[in-house]
Amino acid sequence: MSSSEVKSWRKVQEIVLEKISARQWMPGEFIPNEADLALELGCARTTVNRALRAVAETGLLDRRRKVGTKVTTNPIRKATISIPIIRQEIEDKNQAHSYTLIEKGKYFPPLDVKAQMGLKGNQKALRIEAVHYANNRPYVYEDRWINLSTVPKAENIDFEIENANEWLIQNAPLSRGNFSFYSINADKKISKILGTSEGNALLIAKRMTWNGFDAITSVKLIYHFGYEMVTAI
Amino acid sequence: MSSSEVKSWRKVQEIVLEKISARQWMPGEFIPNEADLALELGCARTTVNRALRAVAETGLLDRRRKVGTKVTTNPIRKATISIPIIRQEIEDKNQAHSYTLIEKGKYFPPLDVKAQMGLKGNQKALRIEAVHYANNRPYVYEDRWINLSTVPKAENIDFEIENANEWLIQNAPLSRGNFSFYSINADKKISKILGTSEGNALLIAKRMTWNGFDAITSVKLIYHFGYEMVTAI
DNA sequence: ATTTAGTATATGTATGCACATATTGTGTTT
DNA sequence: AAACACAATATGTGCATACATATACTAAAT
Repeated sequence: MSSSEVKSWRKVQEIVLEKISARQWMPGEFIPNEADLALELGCARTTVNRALRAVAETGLLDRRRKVGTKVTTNPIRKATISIPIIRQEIEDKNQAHSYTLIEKGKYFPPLDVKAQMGLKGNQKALRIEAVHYANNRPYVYEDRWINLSTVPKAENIDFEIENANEWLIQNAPLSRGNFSFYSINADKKISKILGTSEGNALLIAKRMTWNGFDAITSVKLIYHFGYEMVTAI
Repeated sequence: MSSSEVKSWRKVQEIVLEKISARQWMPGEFIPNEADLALELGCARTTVNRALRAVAETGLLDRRRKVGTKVTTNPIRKATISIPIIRQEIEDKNQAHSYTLIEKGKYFPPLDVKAQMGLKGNQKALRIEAVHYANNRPYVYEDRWINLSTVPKAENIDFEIENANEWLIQNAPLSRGNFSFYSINADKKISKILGTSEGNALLIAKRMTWNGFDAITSVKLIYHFGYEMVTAI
């Protein structure tokens, strides 16, 4: 069938996706092992391995040593959402980006931030509040806490000129993090900042990032009314 | 330096990440080519290739044939958000899942859904409205359109018993999709369904899935007030 | 019956080699 | 000067082979 002159791992991947999609390999079912597939498709096991690994990365296959490879039962598992630099996101929509710093100073962060950063009682953190605009209309409000014991340099940066979002990406080394989305009703302060009515439903993306075990920053991005965050599966 | 007895591509990856993180290789700068790196690290080029590919996949390196590999100037953070089956998500929190079908019938879908599904003027689609409960408290309202030309079987399924979310995952092959998040204020109908007050800010996850070029389903999940969707980067 | 040890097996990885492919740069022809 | 051909180069890929590693299964020891 599908064995006619295969060569690239992409072709193998295509065949595999096809078999899954056509339900020739049903969810939960084990697929043939690499060696057999290689034989059937007329290529090296390495090639099959490469293809299966790629498919597994998308979440459509589940692979375990000695056990085998099976089709994932609930396939729509992973959506990769990319978090661009805010300025870039705005410019990609062909809109002009501008930025205003509302507040920069050292304060005691709220308890949840403090706990996540592992700060002691007497330690302050750097608070940044800013707004990004697209074509001079409020786009997103940035409410950020920076851990000064991890990124001490941040204290002396002029965040009027350079926005914290980009500065951190450029200057704080890579990290792991977590991410969450939720929704709030605009209060008086936020509605004023974002130029919307009080009570309007706003999307929030909250992010916390670490470098190893060192917390770097915790940021809450509150988007303008009507904003939709789009991503592809 | 780092050349002491390297063997696995993971080790190479680690070294590479370290060099980027330590800004030994600056953003925008070309890094040594694979062959040189292999020599320096004492391993095969294949191994270096594997490592660099992996790093490039995270967005930290930019690779082009003949040109070379450079450190990305504006790394885009990628968050992988996993979309579990609703019942599973609830049960994972050790809560009891229950489910009520509100509506099932053939209707003309709204224009955006119609366009996305590529339906003609006289074609109806299957509308499913349902609510999922966690410990008998409303968890999420499911507002779904199913493309009957792609999944004709859906019409005869008893969605009182089997919930559409799971049935589709099990029975409709799919290949791609997109995803978006936004926020709305609860209207009269939704607030009643989700047992919350009118006007409250609710998180919506909207999803559209295709198999090849055939649209399968479009679904809007409106979560209960206070819901937070968590994911890891 | 329970623990332990051993073995078989499917995937994971490393390597050397060869060739493919994209892209830049160079040089030659018009 | 413009067009074209060609070589040089870095990454991309395929393959055969060998060994590593996780883990299910089985048999032996307690």
